[in-house]
Amino acid sequence: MTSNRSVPTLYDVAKTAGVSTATVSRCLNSPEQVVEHTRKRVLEVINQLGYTPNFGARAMAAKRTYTIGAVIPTMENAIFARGLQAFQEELRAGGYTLLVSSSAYDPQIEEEQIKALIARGADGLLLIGHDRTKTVSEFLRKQGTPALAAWSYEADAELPSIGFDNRRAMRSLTEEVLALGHTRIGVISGITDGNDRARRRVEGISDAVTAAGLDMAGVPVIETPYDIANGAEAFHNLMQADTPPTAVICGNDVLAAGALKAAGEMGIEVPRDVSVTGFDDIELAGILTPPLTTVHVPHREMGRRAARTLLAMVQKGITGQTVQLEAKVCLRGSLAGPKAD
Amino acid sequence: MTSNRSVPTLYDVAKTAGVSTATVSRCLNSPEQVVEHTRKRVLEVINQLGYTPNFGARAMAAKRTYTIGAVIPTMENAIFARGLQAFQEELRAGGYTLLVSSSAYDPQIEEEQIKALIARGADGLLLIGHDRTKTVSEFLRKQGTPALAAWSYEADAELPSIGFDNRRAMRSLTEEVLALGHTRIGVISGITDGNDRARRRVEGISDAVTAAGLDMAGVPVIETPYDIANGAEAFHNLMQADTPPTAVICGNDVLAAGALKAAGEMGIEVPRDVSVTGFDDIELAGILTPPLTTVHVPHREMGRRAARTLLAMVQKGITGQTVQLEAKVCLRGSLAGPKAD
DNA sequence: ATATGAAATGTAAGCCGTTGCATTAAGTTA
DNA sequence: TAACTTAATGCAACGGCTTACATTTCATAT
Repeated sequence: MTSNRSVPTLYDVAKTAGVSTATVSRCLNSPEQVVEHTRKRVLEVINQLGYTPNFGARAMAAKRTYTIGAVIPTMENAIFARGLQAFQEELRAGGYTLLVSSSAYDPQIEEEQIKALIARGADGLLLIGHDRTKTVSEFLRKQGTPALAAWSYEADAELPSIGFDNRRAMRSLTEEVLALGHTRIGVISGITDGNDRARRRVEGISDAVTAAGLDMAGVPVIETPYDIANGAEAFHNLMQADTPPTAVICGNDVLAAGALKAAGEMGIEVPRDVSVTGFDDIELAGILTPPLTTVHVPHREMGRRAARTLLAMVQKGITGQTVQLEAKVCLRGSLAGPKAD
Repeated sequence: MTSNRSVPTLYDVAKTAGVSTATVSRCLNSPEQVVEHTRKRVLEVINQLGYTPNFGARAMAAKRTYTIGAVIPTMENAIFARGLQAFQEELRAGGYTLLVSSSAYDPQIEEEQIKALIARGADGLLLIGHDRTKTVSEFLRKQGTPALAAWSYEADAELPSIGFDNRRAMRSLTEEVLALGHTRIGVISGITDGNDRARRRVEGISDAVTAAGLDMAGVPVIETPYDIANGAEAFHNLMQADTPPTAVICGNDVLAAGALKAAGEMGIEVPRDVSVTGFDDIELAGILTPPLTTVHVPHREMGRRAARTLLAMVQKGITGQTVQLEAKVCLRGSLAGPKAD
């Protein structure tokens, strides 16, 4: 059954090395069980033949793949990039491979991707946030694949999570804005449907606004997909109002970058004419002009801890502990008091 | 962890529906071969049981996975994000799933990731650029997995590629710079070792400089990993020289962003005191202050075409055609003539 | 009805590893 | 050296799916 033209199999290696397939398998998976002299010979043959284990077969036989999957809403902007990088580094240190796919913020696609990853044998899954359909949760439970939610802390959600309290963080930021005397606020939010982070952030704004004795009904909120161009457009619209806001709070840094861009184009000076804030503190935030006031998210720490937690879940079968990290307001040049008129 | 109720298999579905496993399999893979009435019943059972095909088994039996893998140098900055997004969209339209992993610009890790992806049954591979070891090329050939290189056009490279001529594009940009009268140029490049894009770009600069009758030996070139902070540091170093450059050409937009940032901190005004250019035209480039002169890369088109080409290679077994796309100089505010002194 | 070809379905042989258990070789002790 | 322990290796079942080939069913023509 040796084929000379196709990819070599365990069997080929075994035959060439004059041992059984079991021994070859052991050389690869638990080398300490094989005596040095045999092992050496087998490894030589493996090299010589350029053998690589067939993953499908291995996954099927061993029921584990040393693969962790992550489904993130987007790769387009850097929101998840840094955290994911740290996540991957940590996984790699633990001997695991990370496979990423993106859902374009579409729950339908997210579901597909989750299934694709599980079908491909992912031992564990990293997901973003908590908003997903019953079907998906059901599916995950049924498959018994450990999953962890990140970028969002939620005490009693379906999945254990590691993240920060988006609502509280945004509330703090908004309080800073209000403390400076702003009373006319505008909000540019990401699409909240199916995105608990975006929703919580708006709630946080609402909390602070209401607590300050203002009426949230008077605060214009524009929802738009996370994208610089959309942020710009929304900002433009907000500033067309008869009494435009003196502070524009954006759901994340990307939208805020768009707002700053639009401001530049409209000849509106930030923060003199209007203040702008973001959320996430991606690298971009620090190099914008003016530098963006935002909420700093501990991306790398979150990624690292997510990896550790998920690995523990996968390897020891323990239930993941939900962990809350601190996200701190980060004041920079884009926020100032309202213009005295 | 282990769940008491185990995942249903083809066999379970077959039994419940009262047909053979072959029929169930056909319902999934070639439904037209199954009579409507049977198909309907089977699909119902599938739903009811929540059956999902086991991927490993399927891959093993069918020798294809409808999965395309991509190994990119980094997810941290947006260089590959947009192109990859388009790539994924196109694949999805063709019924394929994209799995991405990142090598952190480390050839060692890249090799690992390529192997991981192939082992996991990827039907085809998207790689970035052409620099890789014999081992890897050998491995790819042996496995017979179609692979395509992107972000770099190279006529007679090992792999077919779809991309642009980094050298020529950078030469054009440099010519623009020189045409404005700059004679003191500084270069901030990415690490060229193992990165043909970075290397070609430096060559392009060299071409233009030499053609203009200047001596490349007099042009300081700093190599540093792609990262804003590194760009800033390099810029800082360049400007410390006795006769600092009047134009700093950066190997990509991320480095250029760092340069602009450093300039701001050093009180150097761009472009009055010094011009700065980038490469890639990532979204960031347009919102920096001043907007960055750069080379526009047709990210989305590249991604889309890469997908089409790779799919053709995978499905029809044809050899991929190398395609060159146009990357055009994109003049913006960060470039001007040298200060008259 | 009956023959006939096409359509639908079933049977079972792989695909390539892992691993529990059996067997053999090596090492130790009295 | 025999008896016994332990280490090293082999045997073969198993995992879930696809698909070539065999068989049955059905519709149509005679």
